[in-house]
Amino acid sequence: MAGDMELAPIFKALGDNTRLRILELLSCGELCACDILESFQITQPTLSYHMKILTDCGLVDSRKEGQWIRYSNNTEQINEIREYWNIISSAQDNCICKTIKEKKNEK
Amino acid sequence: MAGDMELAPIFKALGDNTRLRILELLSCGELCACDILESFQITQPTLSYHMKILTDCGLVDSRKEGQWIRYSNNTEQINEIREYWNIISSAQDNCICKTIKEKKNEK
DNA sequence: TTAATATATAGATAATCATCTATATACAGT
DNA sequence: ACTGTATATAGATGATTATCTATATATTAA
Repeated sequence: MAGDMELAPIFKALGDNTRLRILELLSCGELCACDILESFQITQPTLSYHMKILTDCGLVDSRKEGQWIRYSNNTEQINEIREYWNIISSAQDNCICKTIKEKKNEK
Repeated sequence: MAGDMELAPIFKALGDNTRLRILELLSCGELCACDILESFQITQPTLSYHMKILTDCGLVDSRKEGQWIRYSNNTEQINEIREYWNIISSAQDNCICKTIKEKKNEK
């Protein structure tokens, strides 16, 4: 279910050009950190820092294979964001803001 | 055209829970700042700061009407993001990472 | 077991961020 | 012209961020 997904940390992770480009690179498929690093002018620890942010928020998966870490986009998470964005861009009777207004009245 | 849209600042703007909730509130339609303010526990200047971030990146439009500023979501911008996300979540032959790789080869 | 490679962690730092209080500006009604 | 309401701006501040260098850990190959 998408309901318990924390969206702000996900968007925050994408609010940086380097990380946004990493997401784009990974949209073609799995890559190891060393491959990703080649696309940027940053040091290896800086990339490691960015990868941690991307994996911590659930956007990117990682698996260890020998000495490499293979990174890939978490398609399930990405699809949930797509659904969220569909809702935001077509708000009608089921408008997301109604949930918020109800929450407010509960107080 | 969507090509010249700066995505990172947009996602950065949404990487904050307050601003994300403002986007959701506005997905139902236009609101003035004073209405939005009621939904939060922040001061008026803080809301003004957040609204500036949302309008500066193009996500939210504003228009003055008397003493009020009416805010609304920029549906064009939001649709462009939705299209971007559709590309990210269904990367195939037209994978966005190929553009990046071509750019890299140009250097 | 030593060397090379891939990645992570620690610690430092300058820049940016989210928030506040105080004040300014703009408009509306009396 | 004065008062109240809506919003913005200025300045301060503690927290967070993106980056670096130096170092540690893990794996592979010789």
